[in-house]
Amino acid sequence: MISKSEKTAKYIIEKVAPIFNRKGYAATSMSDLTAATGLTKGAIYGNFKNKEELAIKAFNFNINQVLKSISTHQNKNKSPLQKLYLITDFYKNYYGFSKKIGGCPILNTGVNSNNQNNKLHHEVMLIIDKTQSNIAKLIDQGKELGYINKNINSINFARRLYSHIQGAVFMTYAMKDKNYLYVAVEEMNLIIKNELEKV
Amino acid sequence: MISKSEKTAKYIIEKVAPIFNRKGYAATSMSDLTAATGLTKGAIYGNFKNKEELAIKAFNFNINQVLKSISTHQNKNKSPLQKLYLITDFYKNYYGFSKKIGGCPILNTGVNSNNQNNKLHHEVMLIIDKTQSNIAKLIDQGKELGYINKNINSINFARRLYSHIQGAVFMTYAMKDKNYLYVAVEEMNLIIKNELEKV
DNA sequence: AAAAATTTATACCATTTGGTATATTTGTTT
DNA sequence: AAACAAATATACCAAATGGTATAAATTTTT
Repeated sequence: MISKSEKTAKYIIEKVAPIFNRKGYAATSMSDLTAATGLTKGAIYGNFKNKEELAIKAFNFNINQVLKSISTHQNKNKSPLQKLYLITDFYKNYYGFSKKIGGCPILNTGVNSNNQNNKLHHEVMLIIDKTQSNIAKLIDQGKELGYINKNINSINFARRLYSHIQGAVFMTYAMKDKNYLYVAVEEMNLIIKNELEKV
Repeated sequence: MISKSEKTAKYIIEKVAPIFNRKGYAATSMSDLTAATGLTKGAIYGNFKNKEELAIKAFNFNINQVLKSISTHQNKNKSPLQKLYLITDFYKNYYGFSKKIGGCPILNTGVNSNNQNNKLHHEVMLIIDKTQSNIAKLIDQGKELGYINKNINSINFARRLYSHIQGAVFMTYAMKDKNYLYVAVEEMNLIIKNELEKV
């Protein structure tokens, strides 16, 4: 049974998540949050311990939006190798997608929380770690099924892929130019083809 | 003749620059600045119109620190191609170097000022543009001297190089792991060798 | 429907925010 | 050294900050 407060808590997180994402933890004020939700501080503090707890839940909400969307995109194909290509393909539209949620939560929170909010930054590190592991697992599966070269280091390749894409995400936002993402995706696809795929 | 206030203005910028870099514009308070300088608000507002003007000058100070250091590093060789390699080489130690000034000013200000402070964000775009142009010019020089393939698009290559490196800078900071930078530099060196260098 | 428990709004708290007017100190000319 | 100018410190401002005690309203349980 879903209680009233569980519903409002969820509602608050949804409304507040893009603001934390766009402005960052420190620059987001309680009045930003009451304005966005139409609720009072009493309601917010009744559902969350403090601003920090809410920020962390908002970050995880944002991340789940991204992960869910990637996951859906990946379901278009069952082959591990093709799933890899679907990851890079997902990032072709990442600028438009992530703008709707206030930007890339990994990039924004990764930078904003660094040396500022340890709990938030820890969450970022966990998500990056998890994402890289998932990419590495895909590569491992591709190896086992005989599609991918066995002499490639899965986790190292995953880190390279993630780093490359994330650089393009930053550049796309910093320069407001999707082309950085397009180019990086094509480059990554080529690298996957040349380094991973068995001939 | 250098006046007293010019000296204090410079002193303030030096002391304040790493703080703006680390915390970002919004999260940096005037009391942070008085604490860092040992001066009062009267002194600071006597030398700068407001917090924003100071933030912009601090950003440009940080950027100049980076550009000067790259420039010095580049002077180790006169060949345009070797100067390119010296750029990537510079980023091998960029984590240690940039930590001293409060992080990577392009990354930090690029993210923090986005949709938050237009003037600051404009400065970031200018610097990225300028840096990419400089890389492109090096490539053009390399072409003229016969070291670099003429059928390569200089500015596009510069954008790829910058994006790639900046991704590694982000990952290095987000994960507190220099290896992202090492790997990206080696990867970029290989790309320069394979795509740019004439055989 | 009444009672109990939960959730939300109101009104407040001390502290801090960016910024300024003015007094005081410091440096520069004469 | 006196007069003047420039730079800094002090004391203040209204507004906003995150957070809380309590009252009012709303759910939930009996």
